[in-house]
Amino acid sequence: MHEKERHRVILSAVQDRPVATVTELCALTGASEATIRRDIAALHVQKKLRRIRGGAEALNPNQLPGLAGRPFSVNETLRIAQKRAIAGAAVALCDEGEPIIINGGTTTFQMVHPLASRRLQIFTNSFPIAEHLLKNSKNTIMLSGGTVYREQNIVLSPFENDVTKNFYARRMFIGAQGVGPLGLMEADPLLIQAEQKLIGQADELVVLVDSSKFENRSALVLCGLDRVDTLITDEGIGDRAAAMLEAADIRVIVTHVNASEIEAAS
Amino acid sequence: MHEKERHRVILSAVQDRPVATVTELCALTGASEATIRRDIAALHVQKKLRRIRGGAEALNPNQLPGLAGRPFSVNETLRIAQKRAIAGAAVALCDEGEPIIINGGTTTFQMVHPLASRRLQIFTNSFPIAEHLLKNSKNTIMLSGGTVYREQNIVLSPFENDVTKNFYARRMFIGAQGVGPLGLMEADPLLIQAEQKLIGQADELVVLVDSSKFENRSALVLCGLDRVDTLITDEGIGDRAAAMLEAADIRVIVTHVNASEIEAAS
DNA sequence: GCGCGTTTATGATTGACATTGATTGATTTG
DNA sequence: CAAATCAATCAATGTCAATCATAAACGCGC
Repeated sequence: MHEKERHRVILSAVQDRPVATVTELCALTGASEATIRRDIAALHVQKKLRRIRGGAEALNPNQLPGLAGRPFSVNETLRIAQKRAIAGAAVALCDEGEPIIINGGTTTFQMVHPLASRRLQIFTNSFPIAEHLLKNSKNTIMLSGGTVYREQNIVLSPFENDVTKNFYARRMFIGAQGVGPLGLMEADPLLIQAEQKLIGQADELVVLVDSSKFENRSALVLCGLDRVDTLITDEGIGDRAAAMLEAADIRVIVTHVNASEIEAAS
Repeated sequence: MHEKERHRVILSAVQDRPVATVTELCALTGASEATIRRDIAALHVQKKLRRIRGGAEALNPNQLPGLAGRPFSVNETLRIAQKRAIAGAAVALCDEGEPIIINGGTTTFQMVHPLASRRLQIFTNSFPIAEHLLKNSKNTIMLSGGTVYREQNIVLSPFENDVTKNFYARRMFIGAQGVGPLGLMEADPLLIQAEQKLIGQADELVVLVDSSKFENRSALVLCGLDRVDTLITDEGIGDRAAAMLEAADIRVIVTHVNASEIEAAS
């Protein structure tokens, strides 16, 4: 077996298991311990894996405290105050007992706090949202079925026939990576897939985006602005963006954050 | 078992119940007390858990009562040692990478600890099992969709067409309230409904019951003994029960628990 | 293509070092 | 006080890095 091939095998083994021991890799590749160690050392400097005593472990951010403790990987602490205000306004739209859909995302996750004191019927595809609401509220929780994707923190089924199609709600709440004339945009194809499953299952589509999202552009368009009924954002929204939304006949709710709240969030 | 692997299992056990004793962790990892103490000390300085006399406890001031802190309402501390041994034997049946189904329940929940160092494809209808494995393992997790029932801790859809029907596994693991000549019995109609959805989605049906369950009778029969392929129980099983199982041509696995482990679990 | 020296990859060996498990005695708990 | 738990120690084992020997791959002139 050649070097490249061993490296491939080693990386694959490390991706699979949490840890791969030297002996284990010897058996897998047929090579000697010395060779495996050299390979691990090489892959370590290439930053393809982490070298540990006894073997190697995966380097990827897929590590243990990946879920729930800090529900989403990046950009979680960014613009928390805005997101919180926006999420609060979103929850304020809902009446008690109403069925709603919440799509996964960092902005929509903020809805869990104002939702803690409510009693709604909530359908979501976000594992952290479901988890938090189950523990901290008395809302009725419904979850979509399928594989739990750790990175995106959503539950998604590759099949057409899932519970999603059996739930219909008054409102659906959704975040977005960017908002432009073409509509709502996302970066991750998996998120697009999850969102498209849910869209159309509610009377009213409510979009939650902080004002920075009007500058963002992403590769994938989720849906046009004509599908959006209501958009909640913060006061940083520019005139051009406001005009664009007005032209699309979207109800815009602008929230206000005062300095102390920004302080509190950081 | 290697250091990282032990750490994973230890963290998993600590998450489960707020406190895990040294002896308990020894049984779980197969390592000596000295090693476990060293591990706990290491994880303590890493701030992954808090070291306390007799063992370790979870770092986060844990949760509301109701979910996750103490995943199931009653009878959780009862016969823990037996359940743990039974669950360990169940996991030992599985090969790496294999698809399996785990039905919710207190006995099957114990499988999460030995599963912490494995990498399988796991389909479950139990929210706590999914949650725990997501946080403490690298297994692929698939969850059934539907309403999350807090009391039973399961996710159940009232509809026929859900992801459940798209998952097929080598083995399905299931607990039961009682086992008698009529078959497996449960007390809760909701659990029956959930289990019947899953049954038939696997080649081999493996039943996990501690020996006290042979005395129990419940109102609802889930399925006959002829559907059961394998049954794992503890050494308390009586002759009559053993004969009954043999007559039904069921492979019986009997686990053994020593005194110290019972001590540790209580 | 062939011969020949060089480079490179590999496997084995060795001594240094780290981890582990058992033992012992000290400390804490009830 | 008795039992449990802990810390310290040491021997055994496992793991590592360095070294050297072997063998395949390569380059190059002929």
